[in-house]
Amino acid sequence: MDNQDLRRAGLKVTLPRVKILEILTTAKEHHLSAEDVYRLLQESGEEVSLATIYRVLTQFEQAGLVERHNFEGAHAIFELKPEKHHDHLVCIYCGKVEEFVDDTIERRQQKIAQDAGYRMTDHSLIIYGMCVSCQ
Amino acid sequence: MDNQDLRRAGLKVTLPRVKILEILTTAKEHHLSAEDVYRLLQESGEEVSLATIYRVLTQFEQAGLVERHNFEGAHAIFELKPEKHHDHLVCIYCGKVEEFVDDTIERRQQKIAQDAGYRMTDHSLIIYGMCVSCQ
DNA sequence: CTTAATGCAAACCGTTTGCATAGAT
DNA sequence: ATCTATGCAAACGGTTTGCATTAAG
Repeated sequence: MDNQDLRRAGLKVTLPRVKILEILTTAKEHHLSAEDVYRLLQESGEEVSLATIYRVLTQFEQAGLVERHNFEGAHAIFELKPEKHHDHLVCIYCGKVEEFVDDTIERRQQKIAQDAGYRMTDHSLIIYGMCVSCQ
Repeated sequence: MDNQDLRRAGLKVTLPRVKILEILTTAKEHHLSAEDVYRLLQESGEEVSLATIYRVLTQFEQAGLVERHNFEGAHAIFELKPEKHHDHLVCIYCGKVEEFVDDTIERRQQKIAQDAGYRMTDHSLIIYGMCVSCQ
């Protein structure tokens, strides 16, 4: 995920965009809120305004580079778009996010949408619970 | 779902609470935003402030009478807590919400949480798509 | 009579936007 | 030189809250 991806997406290669992409690529936790990105950038010595972070993340989303999730709570969570789709396990105590894939569920979903006459465009499956370390 | 349920939940039986419960019980569409409830109440000749609607819906949620959903978009959607759990199909064009149940998926979810060492407290599965009439 | 519930208006918080300036090509 | 991206601060929309008033038990 580099500057080429930006150009390919029709986006000028600007410092904020490069830095944000860098954070998304390299941060330990790769499920981040806009604020998280803002804070991480600051910590790495870059000053990018929140407004720009929101704008850039939205552009990245539209360009298909990033996914936006609406987990519980107020703020959105962003992650680099993974090559293979996955769903999420979210710890309601510490907020940790884990990923999983389940083909059976994927297939059932397709079938459910189909049976209901829907053309499925997307889906969101989130399992909430208490993670090992929080129990 | 009546005044007894309110008492049982430890809530005083007030006019706003009774009316809101009534809307939730009788409205054709039973997936409603706070604004929807507000509007429906007005149409039925009752004047209840939005602040109260939010407070009451939150109390109902805590009392286990109501479920709150975070579908796409800004505002929350509320529905009377169904006796049997179900998930949702949401039309991204008209906003229509349909319900479904799939035991296979339910079982897989349990297993996934278990395998990850999570104690599952809840889950949310939303299929987004275009409904029959919007296609 | 006591305590909790309501309405109002202001606060809140995450997110978006208008506008003047800075930066990429 | 042109045109887009950025920062700032103000606006926004859904939701929450403090406080004085009203209603339930």
